[in-house]
Amino acid sequence: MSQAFRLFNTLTGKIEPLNLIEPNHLRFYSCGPTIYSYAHIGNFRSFLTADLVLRTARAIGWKTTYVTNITDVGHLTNDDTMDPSGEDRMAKALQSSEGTRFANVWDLSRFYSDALQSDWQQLNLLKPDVQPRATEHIREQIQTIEKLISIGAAYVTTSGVYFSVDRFSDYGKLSGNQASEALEQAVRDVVVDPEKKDPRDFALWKKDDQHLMQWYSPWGWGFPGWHIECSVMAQCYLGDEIDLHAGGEDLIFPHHECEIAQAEALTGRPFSRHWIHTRFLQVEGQKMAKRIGNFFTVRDLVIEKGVEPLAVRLALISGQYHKPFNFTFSTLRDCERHIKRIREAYDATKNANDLGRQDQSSLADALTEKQHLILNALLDDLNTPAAIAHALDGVRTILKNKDSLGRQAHEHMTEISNLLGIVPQAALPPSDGHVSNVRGSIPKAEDSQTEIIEQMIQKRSIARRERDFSKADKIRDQLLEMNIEIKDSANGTTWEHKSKI
RNA sequence: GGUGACGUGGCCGAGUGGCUAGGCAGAGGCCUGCAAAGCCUUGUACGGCGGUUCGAAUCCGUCCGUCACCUCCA
Repeated sequence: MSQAFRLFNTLTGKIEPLNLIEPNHLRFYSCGPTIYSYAHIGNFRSFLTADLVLRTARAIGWKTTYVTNITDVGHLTNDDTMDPSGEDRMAKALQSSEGTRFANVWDLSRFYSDALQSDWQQLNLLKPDVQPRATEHIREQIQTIEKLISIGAAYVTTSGVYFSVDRFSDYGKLSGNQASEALEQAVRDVVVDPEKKDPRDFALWKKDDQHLMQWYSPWGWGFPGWHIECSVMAQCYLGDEIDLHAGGEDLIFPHHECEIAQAEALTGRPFSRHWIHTRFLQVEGQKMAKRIGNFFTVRDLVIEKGVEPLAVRLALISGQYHKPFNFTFSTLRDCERHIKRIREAYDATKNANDLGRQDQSSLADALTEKQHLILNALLDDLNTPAAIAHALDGVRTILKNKDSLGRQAHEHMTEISNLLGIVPQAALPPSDGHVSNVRGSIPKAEDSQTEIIEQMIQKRSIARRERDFSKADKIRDQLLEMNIEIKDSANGTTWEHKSKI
């Protein structure tokens, strides 16, 4: 049975139910990053939208085919003041201070692509069915460009191949940017080509035999334009018509507009039925920028600051994708606490499940109700704040009834885990020489510290027993300085690592 | 200038005609040697101005503000 999954469709400007081409099979493409550096939390907010779509679709029993690309081809930057040479991002990264450690662009691309996979895993994003790379689909791109030329939708100039926007009447249907005069005025062509027939025309292929990444084509050595890779790879793995295409809001124009033009000029049919775009996040109320010091990659938070990766995930999905979102450290701290409670609840229900107990019917009913609310919230344009509220409500219920939990409680945690991906269950696989345990990412070297910590806690316990509280408090302060937080309870003292935020 | 989105309390963020969102922070209490965590109780709101309606945060108009894009940045 299929339920309506409603999403805001950029194409129509309305919230509409996903209307699948093949019943119960979602074919879905999401634009991935250009890997010239570590992906930042803004990138991941966008990837997380795709992740939630996928999880929700699966929860209502849909089969899913999810493709998200890795752009590993350099593309020209548009930063004409900083970069008058029109150098591309990959090449620029190679020449940066961080880039000098790489032998060449290919090496750089491999490194950051591995880092992306690792971050991806840390934030518990589901594995795509296909994660194609632009450089592995050059042949298909060339073939598509040839076809576009043959049907008159593209033309060759001395500098490259351009798509002829004039030949595609629907150009502008996604972004609303239809007026060619307006574009003509605004246009800032990176590589000025006087042979372009229309200022709106965009490059499918750039001729350049000096470029660091170049391939041989019918038009000589060069590299593909940015837009062509996505539509080609989407059609390659998902077919000419797809159900859903996602990306960041900055991609609406020109990237997605151009994808539509390329794909639909070729097939004469709608490329994607639905388009969703994730709004940018701000950090502490400001646009994320390196010079303001509010620019964060996943590893800045997880490795440098020791934040539990799932807390980062929770923070990033705590705002609805379609609304502007302000990422703050206050939110992140809250999320760390939520994740702790979720873990506690999970541990409690796990045992209950192993015992094969049944919940009291009232508890079971309450949790079943919450599960419905969570799913319904997600089906309603990925209303994550509401879904999280219901999930946490269930967690609170579980923690309150810790001693009488059964299977339904365990199922509730499984549901939260499947739908929102915010339940820490097992240690994540190690990455980058760091081991991630249930208390967050801790460098392995600290394993030997554990003993010292335990000893200090022992000493404090003795001091407390002897009612020497000033000594006990001193030890607690020392531990706190080591980012260790302790809790006294009836069963003794427990400790955990605290993040540095 | 053009295109699109958004504007809810101290903060983050749901709610789309009448019915408690939730979280954080604040206040009071329980627990604790003191903390931390947890639990209980609790106040504050819908950008401005018009209009429609018995009734508007919600619909319509208008103004103001914020964000994004305008040729290769999620």
